[in-house]
Amino acid sequence: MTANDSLRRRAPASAPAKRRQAVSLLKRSLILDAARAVFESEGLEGASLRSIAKAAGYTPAALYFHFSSKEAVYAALLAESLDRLKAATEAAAAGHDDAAGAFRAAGLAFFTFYAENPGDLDLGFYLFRGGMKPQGLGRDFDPGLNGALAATLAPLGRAAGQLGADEAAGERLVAEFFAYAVGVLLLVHTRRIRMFGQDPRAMIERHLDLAVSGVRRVALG
Amino acid sequence: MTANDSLRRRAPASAPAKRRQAVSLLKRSLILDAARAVFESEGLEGASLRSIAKAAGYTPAALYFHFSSKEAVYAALLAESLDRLKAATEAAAAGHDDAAGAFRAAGLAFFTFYAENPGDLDLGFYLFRGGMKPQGLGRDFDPGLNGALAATLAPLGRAAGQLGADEAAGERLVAEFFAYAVGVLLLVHTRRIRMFGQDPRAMIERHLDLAVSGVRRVALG
DNA sequence: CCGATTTTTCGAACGCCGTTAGATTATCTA
DNA sequence: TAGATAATCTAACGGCGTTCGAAAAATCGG
Repeated sequence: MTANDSLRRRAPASAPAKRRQAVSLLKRSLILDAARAVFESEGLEGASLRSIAKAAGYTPAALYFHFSSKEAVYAALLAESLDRLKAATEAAAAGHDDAAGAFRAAGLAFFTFYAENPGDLDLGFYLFRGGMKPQGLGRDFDPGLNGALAATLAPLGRAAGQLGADEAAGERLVAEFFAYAVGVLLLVHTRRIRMFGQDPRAMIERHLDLAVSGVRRVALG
Repeated sequence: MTANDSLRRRAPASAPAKRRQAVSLLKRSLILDAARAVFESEGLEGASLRSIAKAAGYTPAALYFHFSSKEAVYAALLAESLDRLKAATEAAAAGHDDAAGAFRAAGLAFFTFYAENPGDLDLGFYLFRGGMKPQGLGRDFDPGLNGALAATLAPLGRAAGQLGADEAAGERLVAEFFAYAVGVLLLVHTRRIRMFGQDPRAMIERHLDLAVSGVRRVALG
């Protein structure tokens, strides 16, 4: 049981108790900051729980008071990353009052977020694909993270609906975009994109344009 | 220096020397068989060089006579996997004399190969994305493996050309397909596809159909 | 067939890793 | 201030990939 588990289930929370909780959450977030710093300098693969602990000024074992595992540290970072991504896609869609523009903008924002923040992409791939061992997130993921991921794509689904797509078609459009974006990003991420001499952003934009015009063709007859 | 390195650079190769080389290659492939068996029973993530060695009847250190690293073992398996995949896409394309049919068949064969052989997909993702540490394949891949990967897609490029696409358009079509297939396969692989309620094979077929009709539209006017 | 040489394997260790158990210190409560 | 609880530490476990140097097995020249 980690610190915040126990804090969460403490009932009335007197004023000093609240203060204690705040301190604990602060320490938790300082550990996450240290982890981010280690990721930045060593890369996600080169990071270890021990290196994160050292960067945070802790002994390795101390991290287990705040997180139940190394994976939980990563999951917390991913959750925060997905929140930022959701904000980006929401903001992009909000900047357009035409559905087609909103769809394209949200999709492009999704791609751009990861193109410009390879660290977040690392994190996403790491947990998203089951890179981690036993009963980890990999094999059945965290429902909350799954939901957070879906939320980042919600603006696309909404825009598809406004474009005239029914629910099934909207889901299909979102799935197609997501799969394609993941593929392109993986190619970029692994430097394999140069095998094909393509501009990844142009690939994404083309996909979005085709998706929009495809919906229009169906919706308008 | 591994065994086959040294054998390769031995000059005239007398008859007994050839025999020695053959024996060495056999041992090498027995180790690879053991690795495959371990992957099958433990999964690629659960496998360790030590477990592979044990399965092959070796001490861990002995593997370093035949392979320069664990990664080299994986790379050898991936090379063989890519050869089989290439055979699959080539055969699929060869079964059609119309370019559209060949393009679709090769693409579908690519997808089907990995859908039906998740172990090969594991391997591909593992080395393809830089899952491995230091100066490994991950960060700059093996040129041979890169070429072998490209070769698996060659039938698609050829068919695109026969469809009337110029070279740039052909490369773009191949890149688009590959990115999309990778994305869909990753979704399947990580069981994330059910988030979207889509049939992955249908997604691929739809993409291939749209790609073909897109080329046709351009080529025919 | 034997001794020398080379190829192949092993035993032991190194320095990492994530994680756990139990003792220990800091912090708050009463 | 005494006791409880929260937070951290020390030490260890078993595992990992890898390396080193010695042993064993196979091969070769005489």
